Amino acid sequence: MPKSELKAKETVKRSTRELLLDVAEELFTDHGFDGTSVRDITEQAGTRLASINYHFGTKKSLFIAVIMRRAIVLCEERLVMLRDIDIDGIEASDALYQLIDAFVLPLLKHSTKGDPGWKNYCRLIAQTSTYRQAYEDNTVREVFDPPAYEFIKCLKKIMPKASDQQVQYAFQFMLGTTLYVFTENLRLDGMTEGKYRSGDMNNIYPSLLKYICGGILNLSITT
Amino acid sequence: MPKSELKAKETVKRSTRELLLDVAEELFTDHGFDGTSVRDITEQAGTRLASINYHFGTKKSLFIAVIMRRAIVLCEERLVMLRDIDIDGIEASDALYQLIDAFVLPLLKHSTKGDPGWKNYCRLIAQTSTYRQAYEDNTVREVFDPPAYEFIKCLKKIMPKASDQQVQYAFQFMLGTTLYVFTENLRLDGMTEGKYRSGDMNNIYPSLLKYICGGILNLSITT
DNA sequence: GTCTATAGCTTGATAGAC
DNA sequence: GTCTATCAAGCTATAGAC
Repeated sequence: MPKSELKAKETVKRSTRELLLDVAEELFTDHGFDGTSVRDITEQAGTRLASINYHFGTKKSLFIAVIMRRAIVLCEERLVMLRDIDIDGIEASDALYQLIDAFVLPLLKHSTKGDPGWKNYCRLIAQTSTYRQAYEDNTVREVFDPPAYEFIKCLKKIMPKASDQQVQYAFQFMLGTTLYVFTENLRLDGMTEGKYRSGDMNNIYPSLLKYICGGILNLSITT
Repeated sequence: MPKSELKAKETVKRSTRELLLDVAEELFTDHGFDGTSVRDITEQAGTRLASINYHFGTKKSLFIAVIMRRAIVLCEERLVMLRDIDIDGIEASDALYQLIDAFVLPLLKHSTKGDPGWKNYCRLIAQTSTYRQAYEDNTVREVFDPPAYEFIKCLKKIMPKASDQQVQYAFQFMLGTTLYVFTENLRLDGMTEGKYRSGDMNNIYPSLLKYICGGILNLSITT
């Protein structure tokens, strides 16, 4: 077999490890961790039952691997955008808007780029965030918390008069609104009989940003 | 055995059915539907394995029963508060504030009144909302949707200039922010090392309302 | 790195006595 | 309405050949 053919085959065929991650990502998203068996995963992936234990050890480790794979990418993109904000050079409300954009836009970009893997991933971390179990894992915290601290630090600079508590709450509210939207839970679809869709991210996005922005601004006003 | 003694015993001992609902509510909240076995439930309830199938038929039916039991109460309380708003007699921003209060306060009241059952229930419906499966059940939709339509109708009266889409989005954002907060997912606790707590609802509540109010107001402003 | 085979256990649900 | 006993199927994980 000539070299070129070998290379072509490599490009086409994903490694078993990556394949398992993709399939697990999809099934965990649609049926949850406990609602997905390793058999479901290996059958859909066309591999044997033992492949998961060989590549990941346990089912739990596979789940963590799924979460971690794209987390590093996502967090890095958020930080790059956050650092690009010229806090001192612009108005506070503009800076706030850009901060929220730095937090949410990376999610939007991946969710709408056509890669079903990323779409599933966004829904997965959004769902997972509502369960206490997931956040109890230290590996996951070590990836998601440091960027979060950067956002909070930046929020404090933008709203110097706001109390520590208000800033902490503001971050959690931003997080909550964002993650709920990215679950794409079909509630909007059901209630409007398909007139509007929870999966229509590009259309929802501008409204989402205005909502979060207005919410945080109102939070820092003492009345 | 005299009548009075019988009555006393009835008051103390919950029916097996109610007991199973309470235990299931707690375990479904902490471990999810698929993470909870009927054995887990019956063992903690001190009943036999067959009791669940006798009283509810299937595990799935038990889950629906758990969701429905308090849903009717919650929805009715929301509607009572909503109807009490004097839309035409007050300013739009005040009316909006009262509308949000009508949506969230019933949750807060039950969540903080000391009944662990209600506390679990609030967390459960918040978690469940991020899964597509749950909303697919018609029984659940028939309870939660009609009150939601009432809120949307009222939102439109308060914000007559806002488009239908903006109002629909506004409702979803309110829903998302609220439900995320009521998951009490411990993220705030972890990030602030216990300085602030996601379970401290009474303290979070005023900020939550200001945030949602500011968000929706900003949404209806065209810039 | 992939395969078969299987251990050891848990699952939801039911049949039938009381 | 509650009990025991049990079924049939599913589960995660591993051992060992190739």
